Amino acid sequence: MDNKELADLIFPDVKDTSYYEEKYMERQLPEGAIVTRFAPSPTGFVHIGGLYQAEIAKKIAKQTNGVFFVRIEDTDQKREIENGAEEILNALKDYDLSPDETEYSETEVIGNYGPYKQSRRKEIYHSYAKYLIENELAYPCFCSTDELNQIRENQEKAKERTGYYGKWAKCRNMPVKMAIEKIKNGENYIIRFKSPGNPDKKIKHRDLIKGNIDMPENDQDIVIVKSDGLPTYHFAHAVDDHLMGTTLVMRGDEWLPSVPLHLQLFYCLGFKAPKYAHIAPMMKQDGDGKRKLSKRKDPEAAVSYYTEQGIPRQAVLEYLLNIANSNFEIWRKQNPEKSIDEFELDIKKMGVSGALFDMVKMLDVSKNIISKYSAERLYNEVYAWASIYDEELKGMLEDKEYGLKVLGIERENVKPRKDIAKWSDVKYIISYLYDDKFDKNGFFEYQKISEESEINKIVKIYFEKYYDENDDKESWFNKIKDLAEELGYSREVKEFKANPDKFLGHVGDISTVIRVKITGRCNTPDLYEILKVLGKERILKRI
RNA sequence: GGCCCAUUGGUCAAGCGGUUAAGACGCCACCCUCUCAAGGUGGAAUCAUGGGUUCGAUUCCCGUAUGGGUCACCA
Repeated sequence: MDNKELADLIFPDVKDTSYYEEKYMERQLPEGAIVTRFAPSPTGFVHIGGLYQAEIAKKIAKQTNGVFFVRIEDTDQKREIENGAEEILNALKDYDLSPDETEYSETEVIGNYGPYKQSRRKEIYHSYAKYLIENELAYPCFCSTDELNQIRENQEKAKERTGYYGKWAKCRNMPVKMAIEKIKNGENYIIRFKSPGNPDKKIKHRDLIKGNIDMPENDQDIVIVKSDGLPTYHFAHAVDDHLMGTTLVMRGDEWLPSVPLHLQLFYCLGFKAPKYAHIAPMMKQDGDGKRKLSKRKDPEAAVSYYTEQGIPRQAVLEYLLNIANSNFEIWRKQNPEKSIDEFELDIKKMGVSGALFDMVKMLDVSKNIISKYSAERLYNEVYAWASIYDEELKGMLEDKEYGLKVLGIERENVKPRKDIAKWSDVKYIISYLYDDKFDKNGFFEYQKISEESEINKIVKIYFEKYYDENDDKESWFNKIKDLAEELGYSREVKEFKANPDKFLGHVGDISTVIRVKITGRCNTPDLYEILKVLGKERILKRI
């Protein structure tokens, strides 16, 4: 009964674990349903890797008719940032990854397994910690930081494994009476797990992504309740994922080494352990080596970066999905119109080591997605983005009718234009279609034809004799050919190539002159469409 | 250092004992074309390394090298 006395002394007012076991009943879910979660810390930064994990976790839950919930892991008050949780939840919402269960505030809780914020579950952890103490599976530890450092130093000197375990664990076998006395004397302490493990034995872990792994049993008496009364990650993980009915824990693979500990915790607590899938992180090339995408060094590590750049959410999600299952792009090619929700993600096909993040590839994905947008949709997206990030562009787009024409060039047809990869590309791409942005005296590269007199002649004759704003595309182009012929250029490029000496140049050269004169650029989309968008009056002002 | 994990072209990767070693991005060439973005065709480019096992290894086993992760009252 000594342990009981100790437990009561430490946690006098907590409910029995049976209370929680009854309160949080096992979930009634269809056969094969998987319960997943995303469990971020509210540090005020939403990492692209977090979005990746959330996307996968939600997808797995959805495709098995399971549940996806978000739990805020705010047990480290030092790192917590105000509104951190809110930012994460907002980002998930933006990306259409809202959980089935979570809490937006103390009063706004969705789901029956809350609170979904660890700082509000303190008494639950205490209940289970008390249970462990009663059963001699946990104990108070009075070691100070200095003592702990001293232990480590001694271990290093003796070339032994570091940590609090076995013979090094000073408080592990302290007589209960002494512990009670110390507590009554007001000495500081934390609660440690009393590990029953033997590192000479191996445990077998079957990870859904990493496969079969053998690891030594854990024998570290890790702390489970910190001096502020809050649990450590390990303990909270076991208690929460048990009570919340998590079936599959998907998390970063930096957690892989603590699987033996976690399994042991589940076992000692009398819980059924979940399955695990440890996800490889997104990497970045750094000199000769690679490293995880870093919050500090890499702007593209932040989800906000994609919003700022104006990379469509769908593109980010598809690129990420492609990293998860590289057969996604084959599926996409076969099902160009389907929603990504219809793609069946296979956890087993996920890469076991981290992939280098490839921005070029993501922009390619994005380019293809944007090319399928209607002018209306494109307009709305770009306008919404510009409203926040680019005032000048917003101003340009205020005239929606015109904006739709501009953005509609070579769009909504069988072979739509693929020149926009992100909204921040748009301004440059369309600027010459706005009179106040069009730079008449800018540097023009007329390419082959460079004599001013020839240029002026071409432009003059074209607009005086040939240009008719009512022409359809075919007659429009025929007239350009007529002009070419009249001035001694070939009607077809091939003709010129066959007999370069017979001509001054070819139609392409002629249309380039007109193009540069009107747009200030030698590369643009279809000239005919551009002339249509500009209209006769404005065109004539430009020559 | 201990313990784990990984290693197929520049990048993401398919492969799961016998293949001309898929596909995508990027790159190059050509074609198409009024320029560009595209699109089409083709091309260069990969199994880290040494031993086994086997009739046969990219594939299985062991060693080596390299890379990554982890060893907190952070998650």
